[in-house]
Amino acid sequence: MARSFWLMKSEPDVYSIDDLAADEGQTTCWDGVRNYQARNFMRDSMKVGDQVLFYHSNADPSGVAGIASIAAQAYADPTAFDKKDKHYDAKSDPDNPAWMMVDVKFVKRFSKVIPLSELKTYSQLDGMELLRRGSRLSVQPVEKSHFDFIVKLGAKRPKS
DNA sequence: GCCAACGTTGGC
DNA sequence: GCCAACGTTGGC
Repeated sequence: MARSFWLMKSEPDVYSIDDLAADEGQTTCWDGVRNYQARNFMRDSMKVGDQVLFYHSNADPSGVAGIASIAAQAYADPTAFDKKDKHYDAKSDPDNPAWMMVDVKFVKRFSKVIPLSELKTYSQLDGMELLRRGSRLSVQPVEKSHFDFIVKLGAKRPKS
């Protein structure tokens, strides 16, 4: 199957693309997802090598901060089994895990975040899930044409 | 900090 | 199965 494209949201106050670039191996496990749609995308459709737009949410400004890739296919999210963890979920059984995560690897940081407000101005991005009114999905598929367009925008960013 | 939009839970 | 109440997300 061909490579797929995704967008994954993170609050930079919690975990930013700079944190990813600084982590050991420039790789992290994407734990804490507790939404079934988002989980299904990670569990059923993400493959090693898939490309990811790294999105900063609840930020100033919110927007696409760079590119990452999928480094490991979905496996059980251990934070669901940890009673002390914020994301603990009694419904997740280690023998039949309810929640899964993938590994995400740093690829590139845009010199400047592409703000959501700017993305909304491009007709080339019409229909993108991120731009749908009321869209909250933290892991979402992206069409190749939309992905390519945003990567080009990112490459053209002037240095801030 | 506000609040609209959405997902989940639980009573019935 | 309906739907009100509640909790969360995330832009602004």
